[in-house]
Amino acid sequence: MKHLIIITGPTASGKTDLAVNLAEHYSTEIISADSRQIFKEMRIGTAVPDKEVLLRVPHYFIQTRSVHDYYNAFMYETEVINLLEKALFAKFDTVIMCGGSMMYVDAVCNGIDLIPDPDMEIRNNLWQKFDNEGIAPLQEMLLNLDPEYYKICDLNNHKRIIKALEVSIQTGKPYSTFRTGKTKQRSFNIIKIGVNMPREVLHNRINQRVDKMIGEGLVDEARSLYPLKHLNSLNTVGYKELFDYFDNKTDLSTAVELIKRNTRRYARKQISWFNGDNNIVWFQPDKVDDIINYCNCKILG
RNA sequence: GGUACCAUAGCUCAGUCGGUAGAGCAAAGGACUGAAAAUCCUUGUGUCCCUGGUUCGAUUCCCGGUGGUACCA
Repeated sequence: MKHLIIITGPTASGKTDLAVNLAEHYSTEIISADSRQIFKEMRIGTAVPDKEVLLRVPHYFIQTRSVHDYYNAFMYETEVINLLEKALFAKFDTVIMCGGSMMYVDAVCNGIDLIPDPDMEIRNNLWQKFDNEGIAPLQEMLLNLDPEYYKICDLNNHKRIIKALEVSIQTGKPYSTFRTGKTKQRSFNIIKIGVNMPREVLHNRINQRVDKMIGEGLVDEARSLYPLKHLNSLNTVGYKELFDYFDNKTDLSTAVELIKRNTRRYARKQISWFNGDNNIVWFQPDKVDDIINYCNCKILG
């Protein structure tokens, strides 16, 4: 039996260090589950592990894509499963996954339904309609094209509606017919470790990390990406606030405060997601021995 | 030292012609199946600075105190 140990938790909770410790303990490698560290142009603002760390333990899915590339959770799921089954589990009995992108972790653990890749023309048309006419016409379209999904959809959430319309229009079949709700069975055992700490401590760590990023040159990194600010990959905490600064909408110190605030909010949303996952067993990040003991118990059955 | 103004939610403030109060921000909770660090939803009880007075009733009016701000000395 092969094992995937997943280290997850809110941003700035110390996942990276823990994952490296575990990887060295099990003499294995790390798969990153981070939807933004995957972009090579966004090193500082996404807190990519230091070069020295990356040399110590091989990492996958870090800085492998460009911000120009389209990427999504299904592609991640496919690539990770492929990597595990074709390569990593051939060499290792245990592999570490580390990251806080909830949907990416979920895609690997449970799988997501097969739907076609988006048709960008259809998507752009829907967005244009939303920008010009608001959400009401989209809601009406959804009611016509997929009344089943209309019943359960968050009708205030334009992104969800547009996604459903996009698929329905492109395939000629209601989006809801693609939603099986089924969980995929994996060929490996999953051990999910959550890392967390008291909220106040986490907030201090977040604030300190943002200051550190600024010290490392986040402003310059963001400035070099400013011409690309329309890209989805750059709709990211740490960058969008600085883009507002470059646009003279705020001053620098306000932008930095907003990065801290938005990072705190991001952490809260992550925690909210994790709270719904009963498979996560929680630890303080420095309790490495406890975590290894727990993993060994699970691995040995 | 004198005069004026202010003191209400974590912060900035509104308001109550006297019947114990509400916005913005912060914060908290939640949802989540291909752009997810995205996107969306929900949540406001607080000695209304303190003591006394008037009153059936004071956060609101009055006296005094304390703290702050401005101006005058």
